[in-house]
Amino acid sequence: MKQKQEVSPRSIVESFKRVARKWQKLEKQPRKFGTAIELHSSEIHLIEEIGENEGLSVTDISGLLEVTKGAVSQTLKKLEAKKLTTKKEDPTNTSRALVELTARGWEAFNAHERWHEAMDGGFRSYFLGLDSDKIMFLKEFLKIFETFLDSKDRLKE
Amino acid sequence: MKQKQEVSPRSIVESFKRVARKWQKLEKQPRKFGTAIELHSSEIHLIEEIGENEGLSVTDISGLLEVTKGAVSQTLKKLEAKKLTTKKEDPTNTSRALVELTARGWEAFNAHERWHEAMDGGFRSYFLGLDSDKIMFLKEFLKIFETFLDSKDRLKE
DNA sequence: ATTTAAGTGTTAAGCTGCTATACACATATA
DNA sequence: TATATGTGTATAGCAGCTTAACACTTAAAT
Repeated sequence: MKQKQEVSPRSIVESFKRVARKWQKLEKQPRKFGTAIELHSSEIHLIEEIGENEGLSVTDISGLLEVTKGAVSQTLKKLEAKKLTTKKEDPTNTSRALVELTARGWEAFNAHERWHEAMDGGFRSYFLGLDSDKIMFLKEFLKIFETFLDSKDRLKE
Repeated sequence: MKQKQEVSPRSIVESFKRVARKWQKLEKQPRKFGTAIELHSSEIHLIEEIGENEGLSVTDISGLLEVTKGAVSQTLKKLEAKKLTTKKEDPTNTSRALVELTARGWEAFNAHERWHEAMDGGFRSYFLGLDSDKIMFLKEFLKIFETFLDSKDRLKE
C-alpha cells in the first residue's frame, strides 16, 4: 500500500485551484435577490461592498475591489438604472460622489446576506465538529495564502 | 481582551472568498511561457489539460473544464494559430478530433510547470513547518469544500 | 493669485472568455 | 433505411473588465 500520504504543496495548490475555480463559477451565476430583479455577480458584489461600508466614493470602491474606477462607474450605472443605488454629492468635495443603497438596494443586500447564510450554513455542521485549533489553523492558512498572493501580485508590476 | 477567537463559518467563507478572487485575478494575467508568445489564461489552462491527459477530444476537454464545446473550439483555434496544438483525426471515428501539443506546445507546458513550481515553492517552507496532521486536515477540508460546491452547483439546475 | 498638478467621475472603444444557437457531418440505434 | 445521437465549428451576443481621453474640481507650487 502506497498509503504513506504524499501530500505535496503542489497537490494542495492544485486542489485549491480547482476549488477556487468552482467557487468563482458558482458566484458568477446571476441570481435574483429580494426584488424580482436579476443581479449579475459584479452588481451584487458592489451592493455587498456598499452595504457593508457606508459613505464610499467611486474611487473608494475601486480601491476596495481592486478594479478601475471606470469599471465601478459602469456597474454603478446599471445599479442606478435598476434603482438599487444612488449617488449624492460629497458636501466637502463637489467632484466626489458618495454612493448609497436605496431601499430596494438594502432589500437586495439583505437577501444576499440570507443567501450567504444558507451557503455558510452548509458548513456549519462540519465546522461544529472541528477542534478549535483546526479552525484557527485554517484561518491562519488562508491569511498566509492571501499574503502570499498579494506579494506575487505586487511582483508582476 | 476580546481574544476569545470567534471564528465563524462565515468569516472563514469570507476569507476564502477573498483569497479565491485574488487567486483568480493572478491566474488571469496573461504571461509568456517558454516561447516569446503571450498566453492568456484560457489558453494556458487548455495546454495544461492537454499536456496532462493525452488523447483528449474537444468534447473530453469540454467535460473536464466544464465549459461548452464551443468555448474549447474557439480557444483551440487560437492555440493552433500560435502553433501550440494540433488536431489529428481519431482513427476509430472520423468526426472526432484528438488534440495534442506540438513541440512548442510542450515547451509552453513545461514552462508553465516551472512557473507553477515557483508558485508552490513559496509555500514549501511554510509547509515543511507544518505537522502532517494539519496538512491532512487541509487536504480534507478542501475536498469537503469542493464536494459542497459541487452539490450547490447541481442544485441550481 | 495664478499656474500647475493631482484627484474625481464618466464615456467610448476594445478585449477575453464565455454561452446559445444553428449548422454540417459522422456514427449509432430503431 | 430512417431517425436519433454525437462531434466539431461558426456566428452573434453578453458580462466584465482595461485603457485612454475627457471635463471638471481641489490642492500645491511658484
